[in-house]
Amino acid sequence: MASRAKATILDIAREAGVSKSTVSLVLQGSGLIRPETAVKVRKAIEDVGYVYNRGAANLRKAHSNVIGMVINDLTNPFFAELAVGMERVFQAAGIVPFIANTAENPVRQEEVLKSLMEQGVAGLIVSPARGTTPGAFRRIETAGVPIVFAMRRLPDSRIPVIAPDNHRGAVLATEHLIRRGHRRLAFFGGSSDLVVYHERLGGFLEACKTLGISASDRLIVEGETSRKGGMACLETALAAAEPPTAALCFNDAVAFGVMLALRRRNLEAGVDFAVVGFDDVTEAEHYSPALTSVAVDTAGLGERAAHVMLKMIQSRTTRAEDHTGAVSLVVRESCGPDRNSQVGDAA
Amino acid sequence: MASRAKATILDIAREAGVSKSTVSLVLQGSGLIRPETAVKVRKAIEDVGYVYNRGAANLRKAHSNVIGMVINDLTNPFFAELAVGMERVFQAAGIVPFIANTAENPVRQEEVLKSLMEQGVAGLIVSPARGTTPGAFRRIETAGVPIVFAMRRLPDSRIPVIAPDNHRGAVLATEHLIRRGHRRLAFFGGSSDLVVYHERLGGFLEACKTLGISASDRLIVEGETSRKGGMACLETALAAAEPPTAALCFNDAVAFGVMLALRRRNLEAGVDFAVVGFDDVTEAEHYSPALTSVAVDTAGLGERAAHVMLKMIQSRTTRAEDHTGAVSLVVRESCGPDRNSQVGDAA
DNA sequence: CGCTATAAATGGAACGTTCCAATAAATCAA
DNA sequence: TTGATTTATTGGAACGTTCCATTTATAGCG
Repeated sequence: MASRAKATILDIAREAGVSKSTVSLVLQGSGLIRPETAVKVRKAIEDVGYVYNRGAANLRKAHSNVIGMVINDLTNPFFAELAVGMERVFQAAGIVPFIANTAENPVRQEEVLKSLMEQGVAGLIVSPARGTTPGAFRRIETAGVPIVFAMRRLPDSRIPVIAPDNHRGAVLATEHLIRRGHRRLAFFGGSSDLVVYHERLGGFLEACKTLGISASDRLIVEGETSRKGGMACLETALAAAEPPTAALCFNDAVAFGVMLALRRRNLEAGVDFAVVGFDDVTEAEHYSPALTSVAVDTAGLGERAAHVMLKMIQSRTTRAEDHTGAVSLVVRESCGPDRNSQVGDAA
Repeated sequence: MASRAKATILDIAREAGVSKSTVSLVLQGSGLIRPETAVKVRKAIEDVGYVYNRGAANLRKAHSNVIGMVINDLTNPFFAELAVGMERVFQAAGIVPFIANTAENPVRQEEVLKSLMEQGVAGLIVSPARGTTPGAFRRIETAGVPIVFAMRRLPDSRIPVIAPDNHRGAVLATEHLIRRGHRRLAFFGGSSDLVVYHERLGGFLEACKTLGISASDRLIVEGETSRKGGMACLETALAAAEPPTAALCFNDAVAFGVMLALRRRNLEAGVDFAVVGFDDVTEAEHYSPALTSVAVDTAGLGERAAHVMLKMIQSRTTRAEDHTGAVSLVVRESCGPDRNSQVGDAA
């Protein structure tokens, strides 16, 4: 149907008997064109199977409409939800974001960012990979392309961050465990090369201090932020001289791992050991036992990040305010009933 | 540091005291350039903070190196795994694929495809949204851009498909249930607007027929392919006059929903009701009880799809052979022990 | 030396758009 | 009618790259 060489606006112009400028105007929906002419042109466009060449257009316009989303781990449903939240906003604005995965690999991230920049993105929303070097975004900053960090931040950067209130979430969760009567607590998973880790751990420590849990009664086990990592954490903890009876996990994936390891030892989460997760992914509710977790409104943060980005592009600035999202503790089954009252109930 | 207007190849040429052509050659790693000259140019590139303009280049080259991956549901870990498999291959080939999500919405899919085409993609790997109209890809086909379908196919298209052997997987799973002693079987979830549905249901029906399960002993409940859909399916089934004792689910998400609904009724999967899933996502293994499921090697199919795409681009063809991936049944806990022998064991 | 062969570097046209300035056509005022 | 105003349309230059055809420099050979 269509000829081998791809059609351009010149072909359309010839077909419709107008000039290329007219075609261009029609393409942009300009009101300067007489309606009948526009119809004629649109018909020609249809006939020749024309596809718009955005690359050529950007050469002149200097302002593209593509936005890149750089995600550190697409297989983690948490980040997938984040991406979906952003997409909702961008869709409404009529722009299609391109998602790229870095698989938590800084080198891959570098490639991905380079490629996106070469493609001429108007802005970048990034959840940086673990181990990202401080200067990784300098090039992009000096190029004047707006960036927003989502969920994660870099040690000392000026790039705006949209993230949940990790500190407060950890405080909430830890207080809950202590009120349930636990006196020997652990913090499982994560590693100190992540700023988020310090925020969450900081909340844990603060709550411990406030509610009188001594340093000797706290156990901190670093580990991979995955199910596997969670399993390892539990093993380490149970091998301790005086093992903890409850743990706040760095995220839900770690918590799921902990619960799995408990089951393998014929222990039950919520009965023999209390576990609280972080992020409240959709699975948390559907797990058995259902996981108590800190809800961070992932999709909402994604939407917020997208809005901030849109505003930055519109106002041609590279600066914006940080946004800290509210968190809440969703209590389910995985930390069991109140231990204080349970003492009397026990056989 | 960098000037406001973005640097071009001409700026570099001036900076390095060579011609733009030389810079272009260096950028492409041509061996025609004297090493010292190349070094000089590369330094200039670094100094001015140059970013390559791929759009301008494609204007001449007519062959871009971007590949689009269009995924119907990113929040389903199954598709995320697929995407990751593809990425592995593309990364090795030094190209960055852009992922776009259609959220199972044909209209959105249309937008996404249009945008990708305008961006000048070299090829498209698509897992089409449910309800995609037959002609949705005609434009792209006539434009000569290679397409590969992954996991899903369209009713009567000539586009190559990389998908698991759905029919065989369903046969395997159904036979397993029947051999365990189940005589009243159900097929849960999915809907007939999906070709995959017919393939899987077809395998189920064939195994039933072969092993002597009469039509009156089979129950087919269509439903959303999600946890929620699975829950609804179970409720419908248990309300029947003679409810089934086992179900093959359209996919793992449905199976998880069924297990959740069982738990809410204080029934236990594998004891009171047998459930088998499809896809074998990573969670299947970690569920409680662990889910028996048909493994389809998701990431492997992703890699295969990527390879096929690479070959199509390289050989400038728009045709390729279909590929049907091997499947296997992974038996875990969710369909319980053998019912035939269990009869004697029962209290 | 001159001549050819090879290596290295270069100028210019082309790619498909946008947008400004200019033109052409239609309408209006007097 | 004429000139001014508005409405539609158009040609041409520019965007940043590639690549062909040339030019210039370097070396090889008798």
